[in-house]
Amino acid sequence: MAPKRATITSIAKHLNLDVSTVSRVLNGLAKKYRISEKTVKLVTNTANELNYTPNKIAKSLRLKKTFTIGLIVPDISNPWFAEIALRIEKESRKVGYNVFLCNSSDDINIEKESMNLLAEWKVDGVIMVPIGLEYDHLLDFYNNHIPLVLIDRFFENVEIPYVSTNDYSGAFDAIEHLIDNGHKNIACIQGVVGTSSNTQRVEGYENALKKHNIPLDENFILGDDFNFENGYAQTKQIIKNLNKTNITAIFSTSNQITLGALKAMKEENINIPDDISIISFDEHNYSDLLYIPISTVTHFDDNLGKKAIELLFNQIDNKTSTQENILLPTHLTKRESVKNRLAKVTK
Amino acid sequence: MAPKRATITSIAKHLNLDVSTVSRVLNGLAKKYRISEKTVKLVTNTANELNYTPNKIAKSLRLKKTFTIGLIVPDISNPWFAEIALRIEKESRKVGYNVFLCNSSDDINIEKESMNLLAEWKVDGVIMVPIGLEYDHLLDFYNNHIPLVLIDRFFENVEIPYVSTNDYSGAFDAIEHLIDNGHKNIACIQGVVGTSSNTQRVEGYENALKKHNIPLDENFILGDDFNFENGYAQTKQIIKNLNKTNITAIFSTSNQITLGALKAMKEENINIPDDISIISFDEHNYSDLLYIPISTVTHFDDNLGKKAIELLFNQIDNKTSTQENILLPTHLTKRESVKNRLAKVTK
DNA sequence: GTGAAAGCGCTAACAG
DNA sequence: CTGTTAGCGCTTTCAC
Repeated sequence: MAPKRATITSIAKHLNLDVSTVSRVLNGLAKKYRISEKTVKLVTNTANELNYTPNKIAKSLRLKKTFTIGLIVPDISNPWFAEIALRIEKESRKVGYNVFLCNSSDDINIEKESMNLLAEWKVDGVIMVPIGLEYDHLLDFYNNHIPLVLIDRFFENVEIPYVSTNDYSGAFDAIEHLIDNGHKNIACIQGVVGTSSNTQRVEGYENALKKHNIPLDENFILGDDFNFENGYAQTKQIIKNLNKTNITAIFSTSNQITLGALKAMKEENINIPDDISIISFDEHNYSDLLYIPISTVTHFDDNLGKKAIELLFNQIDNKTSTQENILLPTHLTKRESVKNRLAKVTK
Repeated sequence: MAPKRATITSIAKHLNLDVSTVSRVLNGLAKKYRISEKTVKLVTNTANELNYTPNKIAKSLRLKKTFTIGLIVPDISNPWFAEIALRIEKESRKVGYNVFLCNSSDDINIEKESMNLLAEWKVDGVIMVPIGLEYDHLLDFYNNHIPLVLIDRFFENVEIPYVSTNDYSGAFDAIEHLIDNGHKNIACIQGVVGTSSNTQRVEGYENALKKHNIPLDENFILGDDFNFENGYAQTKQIIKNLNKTNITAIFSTSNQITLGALKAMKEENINIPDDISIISFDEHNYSDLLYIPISTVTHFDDNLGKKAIELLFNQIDNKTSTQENILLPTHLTKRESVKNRLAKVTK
């Protein structure tokens, strides 16, 4: 906090006016209160001279409104969450809001602590990517009338508004694409079990198999984290058991898993897509620059941030409390990481 | 802001105590003021029952200290800045500070606006990656006693503390590696002209050439942005003029430039490293998974965030005002994107 | 057209 | 051991 900056009071004293007058002028209420041109000029000029900086802390206390929102993400260094943060910050700025950033590090205690902190800061609302395994604390907040919107991960059958992407159909499409290309033994490297993103993606995987009458082998669903290490480890495992399982394709539920998988396959001299095909959730600007251009499920939508802010302000402004959940569409981008096994046969 | 939550006053009334007593108990000053066990229990219990949430806004106003810091970055969706944000958030949390996130979008007006905002919020200090072309507004703040630390980009000969990496020697090493492998016609795709990162990297490039008596061709220094598009466009240009310039290697000053360059070379069927070698600033977990494993200058250091926070708190706590600037070391990671042209000759 | 005064929730100096 | 009081900087109702 900077030392002895000019305040509304110091300006008032300086000019032998009342603080209320100064306040009105500085808030652009001059004509509403019919304050004389002269005073207005005087006030604005000295405010500039004295390098006056309004004190939002004081204002917030008085107004019982802070014009801030809280943003909690599991890991801001994950490009996907950073992308979300960018959108939220920009949209907030547009409506004159500032954002408090909290990184939960995928630790439920930090998530809870962060929510408390944000409550203590009296933020007007919070947008968060929850860790996604527990929601009682979120419900507490929501029911305590702290406007809340979940983004990316959410909870089914829990009354907290969210905006996310249609993970289910994205996964379904990906698997169907694999099946269309003659794959039957498809492994699925999953992320954090219990999160909506994972559940939906795995369900998409399972139902696509079902639709095409391919029996589900539970052992083909591997792993428990969206990170690089999990992708690497599970892929090593898959390669090891290749002659037992006859797996011909991997469905990766995240970009980081894919990177880990690529590393493992490279080390083991597995050829993509000839030995193993791979299709991955998450698109990046390097997706087609990897050693094999990866077919992906793209699910970024410019509306993600906008919609989240929209839902949040609906709550803040006490508008339609009609719970509105939003699921944005996905898109399949086909590249070279999926082999057409049917073509081979026909030829 | 949530409606009518319990306050220190409401608790006091409820218990027929004075607010000061409640305040003391809730701030853990019970024994210092020798408050009876009974009252302590009473207070803490009812605080819990009433779901009391301390109001940091009020506290800040009273204390003239907010326990918040501001963080401004040009683009939070850039993995490098996100990495920085992560470090800053974590370190801040450790010392009980919260962070306001601002994204300047590489727009100097937004940067200025953000600094004003942060000043209005009376943050205790700000850490920022400045856009890097202007610094008068930063100096204003710094001289106005708002603790400030620059990170990544900085200004030489300007008295604002910074922590960054040794871009100069990183570039120098990279170019020397190229030269050692027999390259003489080396293009440099630069980033934003005028930023310290760029200036240092280009100087490293120039001086390495000089040291090895390779004449500098100004036309070999191309571009003006750290982004993908610049990398793509300049590389297209380089390829077009290849038979005039006989360029055999590209020094890319950023990861995004490299990605753009890779895309261009792929499109034009340029073989890396046989036709053109490339060495790049910035290391990522996909650097060796690209279609050609890229030799890079790694410059992330876990200390970056810690040091920045340290410098900031030195200012906040009015400790050693001795301007301390920190330049973290870089490291060269050799992979397969640089061809040894000497070996070819000898064989 | 401008001023007086109360109060947002909290802390801390002073008093007892 | 606990209470009284002033005040952080601001907005806003009411008064003149």
